[in-house]
Amino acid sequence: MFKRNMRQWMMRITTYADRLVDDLELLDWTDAIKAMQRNWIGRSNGAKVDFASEAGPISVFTTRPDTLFGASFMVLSPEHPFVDQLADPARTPGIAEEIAAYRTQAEGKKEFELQDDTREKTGVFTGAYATNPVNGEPVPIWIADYVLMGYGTGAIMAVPCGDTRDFEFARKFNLPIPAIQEPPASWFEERGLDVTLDTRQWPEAFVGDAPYVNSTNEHLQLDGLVNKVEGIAVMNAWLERSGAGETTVNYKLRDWLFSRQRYWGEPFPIVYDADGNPHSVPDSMLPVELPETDQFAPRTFDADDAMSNPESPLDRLDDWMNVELDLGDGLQTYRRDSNVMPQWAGSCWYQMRYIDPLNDDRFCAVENEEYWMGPRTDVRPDHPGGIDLYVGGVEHAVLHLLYARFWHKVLFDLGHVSSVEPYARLFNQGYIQAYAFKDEREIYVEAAEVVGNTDDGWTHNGEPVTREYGKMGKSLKNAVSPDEMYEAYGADTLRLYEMTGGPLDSSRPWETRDVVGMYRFLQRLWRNVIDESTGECTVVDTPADADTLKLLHRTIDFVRTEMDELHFNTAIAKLIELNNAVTKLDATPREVAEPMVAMLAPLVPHIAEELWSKLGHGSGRDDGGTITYVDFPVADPLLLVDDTVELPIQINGKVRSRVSVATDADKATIEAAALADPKVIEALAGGEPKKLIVVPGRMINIVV
RNA sequence: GCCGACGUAGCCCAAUUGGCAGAGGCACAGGCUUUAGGUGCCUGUCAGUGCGGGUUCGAGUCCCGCCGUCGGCACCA
Repeated sequence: MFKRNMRQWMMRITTYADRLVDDLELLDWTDAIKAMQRNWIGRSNGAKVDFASEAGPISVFTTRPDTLFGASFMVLSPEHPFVDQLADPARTPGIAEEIAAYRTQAEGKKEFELQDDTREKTGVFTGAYATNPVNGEPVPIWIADYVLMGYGTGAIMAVPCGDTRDFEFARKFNLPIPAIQEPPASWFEERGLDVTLDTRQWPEAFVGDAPYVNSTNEHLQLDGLVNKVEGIAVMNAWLERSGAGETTVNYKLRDWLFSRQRYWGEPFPIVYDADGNPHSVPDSMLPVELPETDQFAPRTFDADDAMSNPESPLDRLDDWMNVELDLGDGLQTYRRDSNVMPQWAGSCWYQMRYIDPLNDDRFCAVENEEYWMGPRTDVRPDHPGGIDLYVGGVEHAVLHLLYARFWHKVLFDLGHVSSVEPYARLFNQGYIQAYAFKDEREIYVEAAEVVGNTDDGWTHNGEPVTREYGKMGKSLKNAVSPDEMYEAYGADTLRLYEMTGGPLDSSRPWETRDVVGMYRFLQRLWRNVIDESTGECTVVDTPADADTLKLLHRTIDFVRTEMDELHFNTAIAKLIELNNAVTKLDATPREVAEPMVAMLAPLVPHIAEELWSKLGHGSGRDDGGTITYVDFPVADPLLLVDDTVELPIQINGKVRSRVSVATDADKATIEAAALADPKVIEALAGGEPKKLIVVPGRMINIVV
């Protein structure tokens, strides 16, 4: 395997970094996902500082310009473009070879090794020095793989007294560690030291706020300041004044590599002329479609042939690759771009195609986008627009969801959409997980074949196994096929089981034995409406009794609210409660059965549709009988209130008695009722309560 | 290391957002139905807010400190 530089398409998502961070405020997304996106974009405020060197000024990015006086060496990433110029073999014999060797071993490191921050620091001194702009001191320039070319400028000013990594590096290579802050006495105490500015005694770097020392020259003074906010402000002002640097914002987010060297994907609408200059193909030739082929594999090369050029599957299809066009300079032969776009190219905007799927001219008509996705300023003034609700897995937190937001903003800037964001509300459903089991060789065994329990342990074919927990899948051998559940219980039971186990956004273990509970519920529901032996509908047209009617309307009220909030688990629990109550009746009144079935329709559409039909509403679309378009029931507010309410009476915060009062009773009435309670009289023993708290409709608390 | 979520009964989970700890399901026990079986029906039991402080008349809920689990990022200057 070898690395190779390639010419590829990039999307300049970094120019949208600020808007992608700031507009998160407009979104009805969870804080967790917003935090992940902020973290991924990684905006940090700091300063760019130039250190003069023989290869030219070396720019560094730092969030702590206030520590510039402590910058006693510099570290460049091994791939930094200045390295070869700085490493002068005339000054340091053999340096070029040493650096080449270091680069090779750094490149060879696996990614997980590079990310392991406990790994011992390594590096090479280039032999060159730069100048610290704040004090004119020469500082040695090193290269080390703990500085990443992909972040900031690929070079850092090392402040070993105040940065853990720089401290470790200085210790390893015996570099001086000048102190520029005096840590508080407590810092030394915790480390069993006397207060000292002799950093040779420090066990680690001091990171934080402390009074500055050795941080003054004729132009600026940090000594005397005690916090970094002030220190940074003073230093930044000097950097701008002196021209040695400037304040800047840095991002972790990189530009988006948009080319793939494979067959499947949208081809780029780009052709190259004989001189290799790119041209976009004329609109009349859009869209550029993939050519037919039966050769999808990339070309393979001799493993040692480091000079070979990669070839994408499209490259060799010359009939397609070469195209005769008149782009204004007469008919000429052009060669197509042989890259294709990544899968995100489609997932960034597929949702807009749904709102105008037959449109041949545009991805969707302007008015369709405005109707379905335009900003809902009636909901809130800063509503960004976008689709109302997007349900998906949290695994898309930073790639799909960030790319789609970027893409949408580009379309907005180009005037193609009226919404600034694609997904106004995002909901991440949890995963159904399952236990997985490993044998003594640490190999996963089929979870379905494991027997045992938590107390006695678990075995597989008689061998002891250990239990883990994770996403269902082939690798953990713990998947439960939905087909089996469907075969055994039907789709409605499976749906209900998945929705009722807990909140939609929480992950939880699959428990096959629990599924039967929902199956029983649906059977009870069926029997409440249908005679099992005859198949006839058994509901009666006599009115429901008062209690049942109240329960029905409370259920309607509750389920409506909970469905809106996507709290399917609690909605289902309430519907089971209602059904259980109906089961106890001699016959099911139609005025209860119909709204109950209507409420269940979104949750268990198949059995609900069947019951609706059996209730006499025709048999489906043709005679208008489908339940799909039946309005969700609405609760009668008059049936939601009771005449009387039983309130708990607490004495010193513990429930000691109860009292029934009229629902609309005022405080004084409730107070009088509570004080007349025998238990209260006994507790007061003739005295006055120290305090009496009455919360109408809730409770009474008496402090004695 | 940083960021985020979470911790309630044997298990999965509720709790009107500071107000009676228990809605629902599973499991368990007893009974019923059935030729039989349970993927049928009825009745019922037990016990719990991770730990330590604080605020409050009142804390599962708010605050502080620990412990633990899960997820994301990570030598990010």
